[in-house]
Amino acid sequence: MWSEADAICLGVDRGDRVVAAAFRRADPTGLVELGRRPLASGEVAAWVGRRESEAHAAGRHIRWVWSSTATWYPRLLDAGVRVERCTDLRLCRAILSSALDDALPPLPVWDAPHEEPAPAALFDVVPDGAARAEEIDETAAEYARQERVAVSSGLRLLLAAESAGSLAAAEMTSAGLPWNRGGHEQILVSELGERTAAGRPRLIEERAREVRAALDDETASLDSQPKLLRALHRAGVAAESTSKWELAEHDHPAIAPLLDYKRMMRLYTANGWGWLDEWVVDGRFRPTYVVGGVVTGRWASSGGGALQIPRLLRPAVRADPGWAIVDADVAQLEPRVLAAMAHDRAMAAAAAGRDLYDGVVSAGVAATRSEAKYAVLGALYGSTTGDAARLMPRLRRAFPRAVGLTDDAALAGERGERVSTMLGRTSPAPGPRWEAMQQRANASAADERSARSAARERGRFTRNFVVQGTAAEWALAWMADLRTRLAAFPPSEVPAPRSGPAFARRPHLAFFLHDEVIVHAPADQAEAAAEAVRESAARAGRLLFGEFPIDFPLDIRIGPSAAE
DNA sequence: CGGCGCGGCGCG
DNA sequence: AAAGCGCGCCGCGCCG
Repeated sequence: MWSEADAICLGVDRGDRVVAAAFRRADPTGLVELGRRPLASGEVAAWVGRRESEAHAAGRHIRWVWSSTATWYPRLLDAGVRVERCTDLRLCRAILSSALDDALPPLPVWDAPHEEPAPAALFDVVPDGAARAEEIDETAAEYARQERVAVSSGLRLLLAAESAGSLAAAEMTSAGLPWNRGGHEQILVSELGERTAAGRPRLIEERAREVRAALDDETASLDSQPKLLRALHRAGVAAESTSKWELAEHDHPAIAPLLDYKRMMRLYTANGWGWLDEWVVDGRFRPTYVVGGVVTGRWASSGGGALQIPRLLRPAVRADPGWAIVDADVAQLEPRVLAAMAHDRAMAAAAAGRDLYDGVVSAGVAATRSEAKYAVLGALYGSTTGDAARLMPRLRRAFPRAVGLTDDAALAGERGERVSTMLGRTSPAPGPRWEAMQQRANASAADERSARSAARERGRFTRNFVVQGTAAEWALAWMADLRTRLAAFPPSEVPAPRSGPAFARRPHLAFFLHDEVIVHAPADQAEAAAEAVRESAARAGRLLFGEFPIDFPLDIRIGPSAAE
């Protein structure tokens, strides 16, 4: 039975025992259940690992179907078991309910996000009702419902990519990003000074004293926005806010040390010694990724600020002895995605080669690279003022299809319509408050202005949604292909001492940030891993855009650390 | 005391 | 100069 299964559902029975159900996908009849088997406590991970290796040896793949990867997979990884494919029913349901609005009945069990790892007990000792994974019957039924409604090839690809992403996310948390505490501390000390016994680091205290002296106000509060603003006003600085952009425009001796103070405080509070103590354990930073956490399909993160690590700290990302960091990011991902999805050959030609913005300059749209960049970003974000807006007519003449696509998405959003990405992830419908505001538009001039402003705001969102969301799909496809390629590498002689057992001997994904991946690789396999990164990027481009001539050039750095 | 909104700023 | 999209986290200050 198990050797014929294409998919195996995992759920629990009434006694919180794990149950596996085997399925086969037969074309005319759909999904056929082949049978079930309860798994004894403590045997789950080993049993899954055995099915996975048998399938692998037979040249087949099993799709593991479960309520949520975040619930089930960490325990398997803890036990050293990696799986190749899965279906994350919660993530897939979120996509399907939005895309096919009445196709799936609302079911609270499946609609609520649930991101807690399963209790360890589920995988060893059966507790008294402590485990809360989903019932096997409910899991199997939901799987069948989703299989029935997900018929378009784009959506099926998206569901597979989203689920593969959920595996990659759990694997990256398990493997961890190699993080050198000493290197991080060195950066902190050189930027902030040594930690003092009583309170903040030396240079922060020093800078605070300079600011207060320049303001001639020994008690000025620098950390409270309203108090600081009043102190600035008393000193003759007529700033309306304390943001660094505005402060930089004022001329006063307190400004320079104040900006430096703010910069240092940011580093100290967000990524200082406290962050190190909390988030770097045993030489690894293990962030929690929230797959599909952004409506566009981008990932979010929770805890540790994984997606906001300052560039300044990149040198602290350091490979284990005998290993290397392969750090790859895509140059101008979003405009390339736009050119391809709009089938804009002129823009694709400008994108050919390394730098898209240089290409836009060559196309005669802008005089300088930075001007070109702001013009293109203006099309993606919906600039209405400044240089970007001024350049828009020329950009539209040069790249009518690309700019037309973003304009159409904006107009659809302004009308209250929904838009969708290349593979079919749909933007949320406007809320009742937005609709009501549009209804009120002719009540008064003020109502009309606010309706118009809300409509424009939504237009900017939908404009960006189609591009940001499709770029997220490209990145998922890139990562999904890459994790499979890396898993096929031969095991290395040199283990990475602190990576989870499933990854300690092969190059593996260690970090992901929208358009960047970091691979931790045995040093002698680093070049081959970098080549895999390139091949996967090319493959992702073909998967989404077929033979349309668009390339996705990568900046790849190989070295002992992720320093620039 | 904890929860929440805000200003501010890090990342893409 | 910052703008126009998407996030998470910090400290502050207010509220219950």
